[in-house]
Amino acid sequence: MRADVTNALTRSFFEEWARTGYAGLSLERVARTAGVGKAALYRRWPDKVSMASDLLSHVGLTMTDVEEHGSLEADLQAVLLAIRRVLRHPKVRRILTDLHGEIERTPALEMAIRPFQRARRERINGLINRAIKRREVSPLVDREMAADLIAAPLYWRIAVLGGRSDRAYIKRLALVTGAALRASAPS
Amino acid sequence: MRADVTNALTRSFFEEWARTGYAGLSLERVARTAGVGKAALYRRWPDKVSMASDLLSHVGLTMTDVEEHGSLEADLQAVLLAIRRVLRHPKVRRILTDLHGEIERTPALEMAIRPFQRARRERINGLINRAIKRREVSPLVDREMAADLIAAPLYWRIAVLGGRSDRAYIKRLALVTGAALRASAPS
DNA sequence: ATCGGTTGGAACGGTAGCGTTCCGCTGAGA
DNA sequence: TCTCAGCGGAACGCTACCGTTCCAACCGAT
Repeated sequence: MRADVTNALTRSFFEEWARTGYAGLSLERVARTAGVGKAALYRRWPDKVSMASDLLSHVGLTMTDVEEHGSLEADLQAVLLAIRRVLRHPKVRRILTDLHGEIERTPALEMAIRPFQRARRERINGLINRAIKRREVSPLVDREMAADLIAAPLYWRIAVLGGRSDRAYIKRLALVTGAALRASAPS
Repeated sequence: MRADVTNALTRSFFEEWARTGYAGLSLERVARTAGVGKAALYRRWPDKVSMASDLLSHVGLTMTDVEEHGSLEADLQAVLLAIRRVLRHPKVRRILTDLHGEIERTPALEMAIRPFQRARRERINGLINRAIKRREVSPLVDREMAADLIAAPLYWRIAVLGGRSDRAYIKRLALVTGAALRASAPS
């Protein structure tokens, strides 16, 4: 199999996904916009969900920073900025919101994004652990709720509402979220 | 136009929406599952987006409570419980996540849900105003950020992650969110 | 009893995607 | 230089949906 053909198909797949949504995604069109014959695509993947799962599982897991910044709020700000960096790309944003809706209908996709969810959870877990060591939050803090508190507001704002989030907003959000975590009781 | 036919079409429209997603929604199937001829549907609405907009704009706006509960945290808990009450219905959950993804592609749908967004914002604004009167939060609090902080974590947990949220969780979330709002600096 | 609008149902031509098959060409490795 | 897997392109039969049109049946109001 020629690697350049595979790459072109991969690129077109995500581009079309962002453009039409998963449900409206047509493999015929993916092949066409990739400048590739349908046979070349079907030789690699049997159907849409297999292609999506395979491609998603090969997407970069490059957000494994350690990021010790000295305080809970500084760590939070770093995590929020990292989230914003990802959500800034319009294609990522569209695919992500579409994916969250589609997963209810196509459970196979949920498996494919497990690695991402795990990466995010570990990242936040590390942040919490450092905060506990610094005695900034209770050792009994509810980690699930903490994860929701940290990631959800920014995701909601950027991806769902399509709103802005400048650096000052991120900074204030980090401070406020820090206050929430410091007040967080055990589960 | 017979009202029972319109009702059957409406019911089928939302049922199919929850089942297949907006993109996969076929008016032909809506008419079929409603036990109605296609002509009866097309006599009422010219196309899918018109039908969706019209039906959405007629959906209940029945969540206009005043809900003074004596404290910021009690008010928060009431709002969170109201949100949970809505997100509990699987069909609502599916349609909502699907809608959030679809809006990027079909701006007309955004117009249709404006009333809901406004209702939610006013509800939260009232909550904030009461908290300011009680001197629980700063009068200069960033209301947009407050709205994100209140609604997003629960939406994220229930609708996106598909997680549980028992009454104890809601209560703790209300306490923690309260701490965040009390610490919230002006914009 | 009559009348006029609405109904379910069937059919229309057209578009689009699916997944498969076949063909003649190309280009990289033996 | 030869060979052959992979290539694009085109076509296949099939299914689904679109939006329109027609019809005979129906039914409520006059």
